[in-house]
Amino acid sequence: MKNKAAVSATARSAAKKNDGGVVTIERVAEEAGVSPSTVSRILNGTAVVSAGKKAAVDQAVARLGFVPNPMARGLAGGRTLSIGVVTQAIDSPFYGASLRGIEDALDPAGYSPLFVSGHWDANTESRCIDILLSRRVDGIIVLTGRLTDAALKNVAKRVPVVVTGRAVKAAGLFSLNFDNTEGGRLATRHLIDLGHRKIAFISGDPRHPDATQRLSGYRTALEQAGIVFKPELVVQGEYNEASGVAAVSALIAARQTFTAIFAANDQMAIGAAHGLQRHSLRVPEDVSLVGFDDLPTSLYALPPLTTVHQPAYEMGSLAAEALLQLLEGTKPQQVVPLPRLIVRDSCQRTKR
Amino acid sequence: MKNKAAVSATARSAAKKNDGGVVTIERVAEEAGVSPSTVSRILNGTAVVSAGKKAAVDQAVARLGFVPNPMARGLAGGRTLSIGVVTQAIDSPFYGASLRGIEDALDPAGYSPLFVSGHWDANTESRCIDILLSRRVDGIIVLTGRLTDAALKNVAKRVPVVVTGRAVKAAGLFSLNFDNTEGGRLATRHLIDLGHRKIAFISGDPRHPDATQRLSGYRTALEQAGIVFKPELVVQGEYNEASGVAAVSALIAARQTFTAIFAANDQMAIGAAHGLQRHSLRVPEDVSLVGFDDLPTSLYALPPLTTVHQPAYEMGSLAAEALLQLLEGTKPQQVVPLPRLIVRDSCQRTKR
DNA sequence: TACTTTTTTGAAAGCGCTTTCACAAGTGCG
DNA sequence: CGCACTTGTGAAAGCGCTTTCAAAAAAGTA
Repeated sequence: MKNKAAVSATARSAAKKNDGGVVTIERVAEEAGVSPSTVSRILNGTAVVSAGKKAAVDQAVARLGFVPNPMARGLAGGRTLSIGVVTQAIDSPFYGASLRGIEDALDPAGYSPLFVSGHWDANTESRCIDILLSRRVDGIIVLTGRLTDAALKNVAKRVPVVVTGRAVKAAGLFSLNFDNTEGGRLATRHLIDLGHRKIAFISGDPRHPDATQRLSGYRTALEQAGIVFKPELVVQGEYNEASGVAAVSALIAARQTFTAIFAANDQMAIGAAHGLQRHSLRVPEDVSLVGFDDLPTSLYALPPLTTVHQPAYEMGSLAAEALLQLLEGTKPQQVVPLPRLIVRDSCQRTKR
Repeated sequence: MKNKAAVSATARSAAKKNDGGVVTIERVAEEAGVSPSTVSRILNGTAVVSAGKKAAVDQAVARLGFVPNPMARGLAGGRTLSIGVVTQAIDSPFYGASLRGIEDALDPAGYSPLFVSGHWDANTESRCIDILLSRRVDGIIVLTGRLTDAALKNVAKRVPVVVTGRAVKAAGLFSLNFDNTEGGRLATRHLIDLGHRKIAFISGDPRHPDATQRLSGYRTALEQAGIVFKPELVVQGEYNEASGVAAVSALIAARQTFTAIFAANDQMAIGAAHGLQRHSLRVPEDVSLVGFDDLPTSLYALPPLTTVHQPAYEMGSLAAEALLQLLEGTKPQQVVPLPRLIVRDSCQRTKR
């Protein structure tokens, strides 16, 4: 049991020797005393087959260790049992969890994910989709992405598509949208509740809907508390640590005063913490800090980061489930969990 | 240019309408006035073809926007232009970079990676390999992994394999080994040079060669400095943050005294920093800390973490290149860069 | 110029599977 | 008991490509 792969690989090559070749559906048919068509029908459950033959075939399959060739299957049947996944960066700490969710949800259904990275670029992204299409994936999951809704709808005409971070709907297109606005509001509200009035916001790229939504959540919370929105307190970042550092520097260089920072994602929040320290400002004593995403590592930041939890893993698995349903013709009904604020140690009540 | 995917998808479905079906090699042949065999030969460079026909075919391909069907290709030619990649966790911060390296190196060669996660389990891992094999990947890259060398050699009999974190060599099997021992020595040596004598070590799972190698590097450095190795100062972790926290607690609960900690990876180091803080010990004032891996985020840890740089991205791209060479029959010669110590702010000279 | 050797090209046979089509067997009805 | 129907099953035709194999064209040789 130590090395199943080795065992099966060996078994297979042994088979190769003994019965002169890879086990094909024909060999199985022969072994079971039926026609290849029947074997195919049993394998796919495409038609009713007598119980006797089914048993014989099942046995033959087991005995020969038959594994259908996905290529041949794809060629003949038009299905590949593979799902294309467009992510922005395969090594992103945030999307990583989603990928795992997708993987886990697809696996039991016999589908394999094919990951490609769009690198935050609409052109690259559409090239990725073309690659996926040329590989004849049965469906596509797009994690956020830069493509226009119209472009996605077009893709959805060819294969079912599930996209996260949007609210488009069309035939063969399902979207899973996290309430970023509410998340942004929650985070800002928390800061306000702690007495903060001068709250800086490190935003993400405005081309990203989620970034603008988080910003709008921030503004909403401010408004609800009767605090005037000051554009000078908003600095644009790029969703990475370095831009968080830069944002803090920019804020300080511009001589803005603030007692708290809300960063549109955890990576920028971590960067901000770093930047604050460079300027000898302590978190949370001097500046309170809230992030967004709840990356696994944010729990271990110093201090542990207060943040808005985004269910990355679930987003992935929900997307995969939805796609599976799209594939089998059912209408997906998945809904994304609501944002939750995770309170840790990076915020403090303002002193008076 | 905004959405190439949409454009091409549209183009393709238009093509479908106009010339009654997907563009196949036969359509191209017809258009160019040659036989399908010739088109295939030109596409693959399998044989010499007269310049005139080549030009005609190239034009036809461009005009029709022909994209070969990988399924059919795979079925007929036995190649799938896809490479299986066995990783432990698709969302691991460390392996993520390697995956990107693989992706980047494979892409220009026209190969696509197929990622599967072994979840640090030999059985899962071999199941993954079976899946990859059943999908007829042209080669496999195994990132570290728990399989035995023998198992890998067996797999290598079926398809070329490149594995990282080992030093096995066999026909069709190439390995890329990072010098973990030297890395461990470097880290420990740094601490010793700063005057530390009581250096705790948070190790990884001993079933992992790299974990044991880092430990042995630690011991080597100690020995070279004439410091006796104390097993009580070694605590086993699991390469994640939580185990780093636990390790520190264990150390303190056991009333061990130490002025520095070397953690076998950055994640545990970050955990350790967290654990130390819980016990009101400051890094680096009270305890110096060194990690291993140089995760992108370690630069933004507080304090920025001194660590051993491991070229994750390069490991990935080197592995991919090596596999490509294996595929075309050349003998790979790739060597992994030597470990480098990245000095940041988590260590301090012992006070006297 | 006639003949052999080499190069270019096309026809055709698969790769392993799905799926239509048609036939045989089983079912119900008058 | 003969008819129209359903079933269960096999034969055969692809899916779109690669790759022999052999024929045709080009080149070289005497």
